[in-house]
Amino acid sequence: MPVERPRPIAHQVSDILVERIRSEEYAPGLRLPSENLLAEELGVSRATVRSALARLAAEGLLLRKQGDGTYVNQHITEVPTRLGGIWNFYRLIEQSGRMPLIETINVTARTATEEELVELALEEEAEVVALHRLFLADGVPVILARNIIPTALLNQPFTANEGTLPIEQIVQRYANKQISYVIFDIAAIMPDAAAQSLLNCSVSQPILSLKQKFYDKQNTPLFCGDSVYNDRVLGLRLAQAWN
Amino acid sequence: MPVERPRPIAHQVSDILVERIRSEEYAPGLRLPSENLLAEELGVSRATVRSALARLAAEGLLLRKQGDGTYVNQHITEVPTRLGGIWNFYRLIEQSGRMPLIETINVTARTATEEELVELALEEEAEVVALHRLFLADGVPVILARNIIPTALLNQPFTANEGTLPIEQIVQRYANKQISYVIFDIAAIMPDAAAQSLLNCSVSQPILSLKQKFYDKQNTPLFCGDSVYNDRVLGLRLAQAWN
DNA sequence: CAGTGGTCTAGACCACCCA
DNA sequence: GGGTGGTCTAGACCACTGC
Repeated sequence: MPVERPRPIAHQVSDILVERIRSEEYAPGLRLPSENLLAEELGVSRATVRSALARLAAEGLLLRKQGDGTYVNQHITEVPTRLGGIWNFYRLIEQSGRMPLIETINVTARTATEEELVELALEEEAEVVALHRLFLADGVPVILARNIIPTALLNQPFTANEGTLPIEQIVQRYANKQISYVIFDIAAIMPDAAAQSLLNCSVSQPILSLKQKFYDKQNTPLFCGDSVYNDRVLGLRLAQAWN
Repeated sequence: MPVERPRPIAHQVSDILVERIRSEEYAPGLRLPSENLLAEELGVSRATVRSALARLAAEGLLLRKQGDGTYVNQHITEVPTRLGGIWNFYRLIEQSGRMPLIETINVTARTATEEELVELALEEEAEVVALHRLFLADGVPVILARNIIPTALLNQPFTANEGTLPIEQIVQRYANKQISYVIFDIAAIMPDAAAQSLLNCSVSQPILSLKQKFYDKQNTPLFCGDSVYNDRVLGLRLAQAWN
């Protein structure tokens, strides 16, 4: 059982900077204090400050100009989605400035389909839990998330009440597993009947499909997702630095 | 005029590691030498090696386990798209292991539309160049890219012959500008007539739309793009590390 | 326990930008 | 020229893993 480690200093520095940007102490378009000043003020090394700044610059929140300084990106307020949030729907909605809410549609235990057996590297006749959830932003349905979790992974029964947790917390709590990385496919599809009614979209309106496969540190597939994303309600907008 | 700087050592180390992984000197699923060994072998500091490893781990190419070692991700071969390549279509196709080819459909000079004026922060009646290009992967059309570039940005006339360069090189050469970051929207749409015929897709088949806005270091919009991406031909598949 | 990756420091040199 | 960010080094301490 790993001990609870304190949040790394570099992350704390990121948090502080984000908070200062959010509160407009560092206003859009303006220049931040230099790396040396920040290091001195916060009592950390310049390398640590740089690590924090690099993260925020990669997300497009900051612009760094050699020989000049680090600036708050004034266009970033238009960008709801931080990179790395694409597959974490709760954070995705939260970062867009809206109130996320998760509704459990249903939780079904059944044997895995052929496709799921291959996908999740399971043995024949394996049991899975199908978790259907609806993500709402400010009360408006945005994403219909369908997750398939092998029953063998869970060390305690899973109840519908717990469906409102972010998926990584569910896996943490019920399977004691950490997500290491995700592979996901983005495609354009026509919504099926369930998606149409739950997301309140029309039959002729194309919509985004996000298929995800989550792995742990041991590089074994944990579970997968097949979600439908209504990009009309919450734009899938990303910022990305060149380098 | 900036001098030509040598590629940073950390990037060179990344390149070496990627090459060793590609050549299966570091085979899928196997463990890499430790950071200290790599640092010693390559004659660089551990911090530099770590910087290179971190990049590859963020892309999902490597898996790092504290107290254990760094492993080659065996599932990563399924992932054509490296993060950061979404908006660079040439690299995107290249990284998928296919042969990229750019065909210029047409190059048109005209006055900007109302929408473009706002989008690119231009003055009334401003001239723009509309650059329509088709990206092919192994000869198959994948992406129809439509870029709008303000004429004022270009310091020499633009000819259709040059249309086969990656967009950042066009901007570099004709406007002497560096792209700093990009904001892009991903949406599902039905292809218009041009996209249907050029991408050879059917009227009932939804398709991905990628709208991009490119900024320079001064945080001024350089140009924008409105592209159509046939995800049936080249899957938009990404890998992303958890942290 | 030894070795691994995770974190952090202090210091150095450089290219670049602006005044 | 003076300050900025970009890069790199050497060394330290830690938590974690596997033996």
